Amino acid sequence: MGTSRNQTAVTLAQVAEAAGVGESTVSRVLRNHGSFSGKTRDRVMTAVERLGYVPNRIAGTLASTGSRLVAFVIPSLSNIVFADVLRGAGATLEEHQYQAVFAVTDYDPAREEALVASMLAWRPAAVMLAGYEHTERTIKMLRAANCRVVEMLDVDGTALDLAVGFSNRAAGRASAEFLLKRGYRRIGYVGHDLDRDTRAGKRYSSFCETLSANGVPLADREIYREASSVERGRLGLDLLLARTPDLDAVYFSNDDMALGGYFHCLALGIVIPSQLAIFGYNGLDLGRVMPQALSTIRTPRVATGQLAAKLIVDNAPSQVIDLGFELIEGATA
Amino acid sequence: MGTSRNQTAVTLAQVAEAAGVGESTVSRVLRNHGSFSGKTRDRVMTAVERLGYVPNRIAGTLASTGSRLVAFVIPSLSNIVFADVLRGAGATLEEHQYQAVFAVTDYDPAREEALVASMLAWRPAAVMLAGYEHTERTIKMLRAANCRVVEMLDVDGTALDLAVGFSNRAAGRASAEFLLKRGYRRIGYVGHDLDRDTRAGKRYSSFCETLSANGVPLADREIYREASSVERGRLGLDLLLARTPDLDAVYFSNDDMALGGYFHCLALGIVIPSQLAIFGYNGLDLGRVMPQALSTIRTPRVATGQLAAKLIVDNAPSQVIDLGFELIEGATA
DNA sequence: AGTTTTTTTGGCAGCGCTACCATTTTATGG
DNA sequence: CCATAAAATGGTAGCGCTGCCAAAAAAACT
Repeated sequence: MGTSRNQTAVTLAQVAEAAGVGESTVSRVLRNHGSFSGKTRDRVMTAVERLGYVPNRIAGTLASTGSRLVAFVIPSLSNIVFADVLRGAGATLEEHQYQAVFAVTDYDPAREEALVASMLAWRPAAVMLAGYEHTERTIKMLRAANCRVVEMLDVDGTALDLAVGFSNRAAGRASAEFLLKRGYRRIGYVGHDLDRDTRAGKRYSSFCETLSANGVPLADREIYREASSVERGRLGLDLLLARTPDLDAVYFSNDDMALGGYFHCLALGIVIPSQLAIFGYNGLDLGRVMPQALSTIRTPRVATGQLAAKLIVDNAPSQVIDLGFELIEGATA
Repeated sequence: MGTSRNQTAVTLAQVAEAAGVGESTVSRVLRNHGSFSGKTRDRVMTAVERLGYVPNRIAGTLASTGSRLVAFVIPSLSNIVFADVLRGAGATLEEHQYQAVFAVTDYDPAREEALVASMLAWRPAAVMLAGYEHTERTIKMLRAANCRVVEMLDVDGTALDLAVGFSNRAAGRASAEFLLKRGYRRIGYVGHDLDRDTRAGKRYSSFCETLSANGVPLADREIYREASSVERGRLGLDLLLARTPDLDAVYFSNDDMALGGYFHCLALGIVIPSQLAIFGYNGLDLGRVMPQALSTIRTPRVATGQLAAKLIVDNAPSQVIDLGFELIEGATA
């Protein structure tokens, strides 16, 4: 048991007692809110220091109106996308004394529902979600809750309140148009669970539609019902090429998958891009330092987090903000 | 403003009123604690459903003794290591109705200090940190706080309370011994900020000591004072080889850096491992699907998170648990 | 010195819940 | 049928703060 647990913590009342002032005075000094004299502040701070007082935010939040908690309910932590969003939001929130709380859904809408319910019990100032696809009950709860909602990383749909992101449909289309422009005609797709990662699903369907509209339907595809990974990308490309060897380009559901595909080509001596072109999504930093820069779409993930946080601390009115994306031509397609 | 904010939320008292029972009865039913009849439960649940009641955990936590918050104060979210740890801990904590809260230090001890202080204000059941290196005041606060402390990902030092991880010194030594055993004699190092990432620092110094003890001192090194990244790994190797072209092996501070080095070799046609061997640290999944499997050390990151969480929910006595690591021979060294 | 204004301060009622205790109701047993 | 145990229920005092209001002290004017 090592440390001294079970002792009751120092309270504001004890600090007030020790400093010889009233409780509300201590509260005012600590929050630097309202007025108090310099010597009072010194006496309070001395007592705080001496007793090692740490304010209890649970009590503080209960007593005051609105909390300063922001609840993130995200699909995954392994996916760098969400880590980037959190990182972007972190700084702004911290600056404004907000506290981030999070839970991971594993791309499961039912889990999202349960986690949102659980999060709302903390009476957060805002709930930050990925995308627009939620269960009916999730939407109902969020509407009923007295808090802001930010749907991040997508703008193709109807927002509950605030939304910050970019168009996955447009990204899918841009990817297809790029490959067509470059002259590829036998195009395949390697992806991960589209039912769950609905943003990847939107890119995929938009990609296919664009190809079809240009008279070049998708030649073949290999889709795993699992989370994306470098490993799945490599395996996927292997299976795809075994079935359809004459492909001249492959669109991957994201850069991780594409990296797997790239490794596969290296291992088998498939020359990129002359023999096979590779295109990803996300624009991870590592794409830039690959022997051949990865052709992909860079998404403003950190900026999404930053802006989402900013909208919350500024209590901005409901709106949808499209941050766009950037197509990186690279050397693999 | 879109949604219906500013309405006051339904309270337990209102549910009690609506169900025609006492407040404590509602509380008991909702927490499934204490005794109540079946028909009372039904009436309560009906009222809860009808009013859309969501319990207020802020109030609940304040009223009850210990909280069910677990505070993670981690160096980075971009580094997959910490995402893995969080993922491991997440499931267990959720199962036991604990809520994870987190903050990111950017490997800065001063920021860690500030964030720990801020976290303690939430009166968490436990604070989860990376490693043993903390400021004096951080340690003092944690000792004074009435909560458990878990130091993760390291076991080389003295634990405050609980510790779960593996020995970075042993990992550094094992890496050096492996390279020596394979016959490499001109060994270099490419790393990132060792002052801040003290675990990487421990691996490095232990690596060097082992080399020296075997009469093969480190030939050269290239250290960035920044966070690790694939990009830095590639640049680092470039600089290192420009200065010391006759190296036969390079030890990287982690797999991301090593991947950068690998890319560099591919780009320049440096044959691995005959011309240059590469060794990493972490054992990321992608290392397995590289054209040549990366030689590295696999660390039990998810397991660390799982066990850390389990110790907390079980209220285990103070102890240090070494989960060990696994050296993966791979094909790059 | 007496007013008026401004600044500083303390008291205390909640915030919404849980924990404890007292009370009522129901079941058990001789 | 009454005594006794067990189960179910309600009342209420806090948990540690904040926010409001009134009171006291200090400053600024006549």
